Amino acid sequence: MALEHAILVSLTERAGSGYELARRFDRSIGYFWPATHQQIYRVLRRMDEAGWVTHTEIAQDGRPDKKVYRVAAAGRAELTRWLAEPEDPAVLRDGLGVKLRGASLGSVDLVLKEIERHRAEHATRLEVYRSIQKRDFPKPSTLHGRDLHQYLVLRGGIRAEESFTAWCDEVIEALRKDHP
Amino acid sequence: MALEHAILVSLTERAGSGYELARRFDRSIGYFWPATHQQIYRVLRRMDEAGWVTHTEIAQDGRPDKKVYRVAAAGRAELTRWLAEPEDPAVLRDGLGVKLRGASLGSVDLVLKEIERHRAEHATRLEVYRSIQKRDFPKPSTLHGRDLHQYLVLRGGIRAEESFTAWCDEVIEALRKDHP
DNA sequence: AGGTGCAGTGCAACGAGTTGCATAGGTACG
DNA sequence: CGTACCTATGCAACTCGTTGCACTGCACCT
Repeated sequence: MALEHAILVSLTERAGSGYELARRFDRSIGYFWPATHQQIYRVLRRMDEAGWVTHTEIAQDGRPDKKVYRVAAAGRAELTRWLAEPEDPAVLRDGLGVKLRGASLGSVDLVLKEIERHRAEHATRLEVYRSIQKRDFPKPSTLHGRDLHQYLVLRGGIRAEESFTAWCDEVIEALRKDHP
Repeated sequence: MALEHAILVSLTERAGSGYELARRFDRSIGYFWPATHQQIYRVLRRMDEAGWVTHTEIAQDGRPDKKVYRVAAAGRAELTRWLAEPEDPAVLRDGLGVKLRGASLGSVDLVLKEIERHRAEHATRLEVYRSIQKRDFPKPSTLHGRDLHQYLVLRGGIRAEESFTAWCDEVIEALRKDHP
């Protein structure tokens, strides 16, 4: 169980509706913990029933009503409990590796194209992260506490994308040499 | 759908039983596509029913009977079909990032210890990969075809672990400075 | 004599994530 | 005027992955 905790972290920073949370996941926390609105709604209801969060219905005009969720005492307690608990290391699960491993059973050329495509997508993501870094953390050495933590998480995303694109380059070069 | 394909790749390299496949996944292909024996048995049965693989029951003495699976024509066709198909980019989903982001809501010290623990685990995995590289691919520049592909996949694992441990070091240093 | 580990297959239940769809009013575009 | 997109919530069905357990029999250690 961890989507619960990702939502609790996000809601602690700022209260919000399920829809708003889904947007936030799309833009920031979801780079490291993706979630769809379906999952979020379901988990919010579960946490509401468990008393981890409370909600207030807000009528809006011109727009559908919304339920704004706030973290309750039990939710804060659960969050600190979870933060102190050991976490299983994340597993890497990448179909591209399987494809590369099986490349000689199909068309090496097509697999090469596929890797180029992935490289481009990850390079784009990398650019997004870098522009966030420039905009939100122009002077990293001055950061403290929560801001520092957020910056470090972003650094993780940047490093992961850098490393992935560098790997793609290595693969592309090696495949081109081997397969003229 | 991709466990199917990971199994097909592995079975194409060499026929084997569900148990043997589970061992292989533990040792090599599973570094990039983890699977338990339960998943493997289930998928093998499904693929058998679909005609993608065939099995032969082998009686052994001193040991339980086993079913050795081989890729059938339909399985080979499916594999080449899948290899030519575009693959969704893998998503990164790491609870450690969420924890770091929420660190200030609990004990920063405990999160720091957690990151040190993860660093150690990933450093161990990195050592495993490096020793595989030394043992199986001592001269990378001479590799071609399937061997080259396998080597490049391993390189991906090495790069990912290097990058992750370097990130941990950056985080540990920054947290220590910020939180004496 | 009893416990642990390995080889081998499998069931049952659960939890998490995905996908398609439904509803509903507002705005913006051609 | 129709179409498409945004806000906002939600159901239903499905697949995928995890966990715990069951049964068999040999080998090894204490």
